[in-house]
Amino acid sequence: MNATKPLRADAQRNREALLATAREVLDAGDFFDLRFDDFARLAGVGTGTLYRHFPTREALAEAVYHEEVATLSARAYELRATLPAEEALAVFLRGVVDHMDANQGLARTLATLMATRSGALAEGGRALEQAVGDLVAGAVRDGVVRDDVEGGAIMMALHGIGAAHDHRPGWRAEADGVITLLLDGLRLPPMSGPRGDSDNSRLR
Amino acid sequence: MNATKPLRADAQRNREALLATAREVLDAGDFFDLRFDDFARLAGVGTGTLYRHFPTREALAEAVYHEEVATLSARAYELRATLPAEEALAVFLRGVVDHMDANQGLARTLATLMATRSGALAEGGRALEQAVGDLVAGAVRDGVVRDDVEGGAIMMALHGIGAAHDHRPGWRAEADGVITLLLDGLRLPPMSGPRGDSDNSRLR
DNA sequence: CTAAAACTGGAGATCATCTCCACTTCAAAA
DNA sequence: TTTTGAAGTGGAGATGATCTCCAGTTTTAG
Repeated sequence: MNATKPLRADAQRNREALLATAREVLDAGDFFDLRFDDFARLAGVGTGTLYRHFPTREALAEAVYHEEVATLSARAYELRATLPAEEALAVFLRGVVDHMDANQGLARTLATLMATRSGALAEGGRALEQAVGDLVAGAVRDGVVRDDVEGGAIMMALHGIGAAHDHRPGWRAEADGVITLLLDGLRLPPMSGPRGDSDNSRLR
Repeated sequence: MNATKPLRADAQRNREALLATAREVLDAGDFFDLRFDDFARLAGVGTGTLYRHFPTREALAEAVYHEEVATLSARAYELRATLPAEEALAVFLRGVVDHMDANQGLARTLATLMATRSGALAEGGRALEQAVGDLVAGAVRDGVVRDDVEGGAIMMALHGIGAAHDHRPGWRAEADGVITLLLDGLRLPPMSGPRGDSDNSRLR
């Protein structure tokens, strides 16, 4: 997958140290308050090394986030194989919320990556989005879910949930509420007729 | 409402100039790339003045955002008085998306304020949330909308939409998708039985 | 008109970010 | 094992943005 670089032994060791420290600091919630240079010292490497491995703070966050996302994506495919499509989607989404709740880092990282104007979350985000997309596609194929929404819509909502994480007292309940709305909105009741979309003419 | 300060004549004038410039730069999309000091010069005031009025970049963004939000909230109450509750909510939410689409500034500001760890969006955010809450409450009272979701859930989703604004090519379609899911998820079909909530036991 | 209070503005202190390069370590070839 | 050069290291210091401080100016009350 990342056979792009052989990477020397000491380099690998340093990279690992950096990642380990990053994860630690991220979970402690100090990630965005810590000077980037001090961060290098904390991991026991020089600033130059830090910057070579991770050019920006966001790159570092993304690297950690990548692992999280891999775990999450793996779970998605596992669920997809085990449960009926609609239930798999439901369990997965609620699982993401659980994960954010248990592990502050992920939520906060998601939020920051989202707010960053560079497309920093490219790789990791792509993977998660693909997992969600596949789950939705499966449910659509089973005919239990509408086919006129994009997986991206769900991603947006997830990002919103992550971004709100440490700003709202009732976060958990509200997050669950969003998921409930999404799932119920997604469910396809056997009603036909016009979808009532794109009638914004009245506005503006 | 803000009778907290009489505020001297020249101070008022400077504050206004700052706000006007901020709005301009914000709409141009350069807000977060511009040096804060240069920003003061651009508005024709000294840095000291800038910092006295708005201690941080976020405070300035929040002040502008405040006006936006006031407009939006006003529309909410107008709709509330004109249309049946459920339709008012629908039109309002789609209107917010329209507004974000037309006016880049709002979306980006929302995103950043959200990511900021200080509760910077306190005032403005509160107002918007209240407007949404009232619309939902009205619809619930009319019996056309479920009563087990908090308005906060919708706020979270809106923030997600705003945060994603200039990162996604298909933003508009996806944003509309989120709104559609929310509205359909909100609609109360006359079905009873267990709500199927909080069965996360299978996870972890 | 006078004086106290409120406000201004920009020079410069402060501090995080990031570059640069002389030195060290690694691992492949002999 | 020794040699060799490619890969990697680390930290001193340049850079540049942020924010403070206060002497001077403007406003308003008396």
